[in-house]
Amino acid sequence: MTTLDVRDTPITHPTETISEVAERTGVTAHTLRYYERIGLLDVPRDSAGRRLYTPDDVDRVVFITRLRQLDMPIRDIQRYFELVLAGPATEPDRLALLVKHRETVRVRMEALRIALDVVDYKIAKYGGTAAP
Amino acid sequence: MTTLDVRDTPITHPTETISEVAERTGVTAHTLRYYERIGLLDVPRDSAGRRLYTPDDVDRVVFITRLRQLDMPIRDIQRYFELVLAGPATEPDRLALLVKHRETVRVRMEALRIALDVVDYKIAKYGGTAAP
DNA sequence: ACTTGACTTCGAGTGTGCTCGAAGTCCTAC
DNA sequence: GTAGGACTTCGAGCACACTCGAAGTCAAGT
Repeated sequence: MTTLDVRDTPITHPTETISEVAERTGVTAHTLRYYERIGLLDVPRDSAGRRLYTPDDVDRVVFITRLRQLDMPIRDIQRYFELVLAGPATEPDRLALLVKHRETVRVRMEALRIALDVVDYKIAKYGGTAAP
Repeated sequence: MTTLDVRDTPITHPTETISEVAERTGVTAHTLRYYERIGLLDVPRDSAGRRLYTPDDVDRVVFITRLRQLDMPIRDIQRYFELVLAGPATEPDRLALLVKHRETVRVRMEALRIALDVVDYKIAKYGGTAAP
C-alpha cells in the first residue's frame, strides 16, 4: 500500500468496538460475548485484546439476529456456522438448513394464525370464562 | 331434581380422568397438574381424591393451550383466571388482556414475516456466509 | 389376598438463552 | 502519575415452562 492508494484510508472507521456494535445491532455487549463464546463469532482483537468487529462480523451479527427472530435454536445456528467454517462445499447443507427452518416458521405462523382466530372469536363474543 | 328429570342422567360420562383429558387435549398429565398447582385450574376430585375434569374444566384446558400457542406468558394467563374468579365485573379487564395480547401477536407475526423475507432473500441468492 | 396400574403429592431437576458480577487490564485525559 | 471508563475473562445465576421421579394410595380384576 502506498500513500497514493486512497482506499488505504477509508473515510469510515474500518472496525467497530463491541459497544458500537451493541448499539447498532441492538444486541447487548454481554450477548455478543456470549455468541462468541459459543462459537457463532470469531472476532479479531486489537493489541490490547479488545474486540474489533469487521463489517463482515457485524453482518454476521445481524444475520444471527434474523435467525433468532425466527426462533431458530442456537444449536442450529451453531451448526450453520460450523458448515460455513468447513468451506464452500457445505453450501447445499447450509441451504437445506435454512430451507428447513423456513418451513418450520411457515408452520408456526399458520398455527399462530389459527390460534389468533380462536382468540378473535372469543374477544368478539366476549362474556365467557373458559369456553374455547 | 326428581327422577323425572332426564338431564340428571346424561348419556355421556359427565367427567373425565386426567389421562383422558391428557389424551384429548395433548397436554400431559404432568402439565395438567402443574397448571392446577399454579392456579390455572381448580379441578374437583372423586371420593378417592382423583381429579374428575368437568366439561368446563376441559374447555378451560383447551383455552389455556390456545393462549400458550400464542405465547401468552403463564403470568398473564394466571392474571386472566384471577379476573375470572373475581366475577363478571372484571370482564372489561379480561377483554383488555386478550386484546393486548392479540396486538402482541400481530406485532410478532409481522416481525416473523419480515425476518422470513430476509431469509428468503438469503436462500434465493445463496452462496453467502454471513451477509444479511 | 394380592397384583396391577392409574392415580396422588411434593420437591427437585432440565433445557434454553441469555444476563450479571467480580476482578483485573489498558488507554486517554488531566 | 493518577483517575476514569471501557474493555477483558470466567463462572455463576436467572426466568421460563415445563418435566420427572420417588413414595405412597386406592379400586378393580383374578
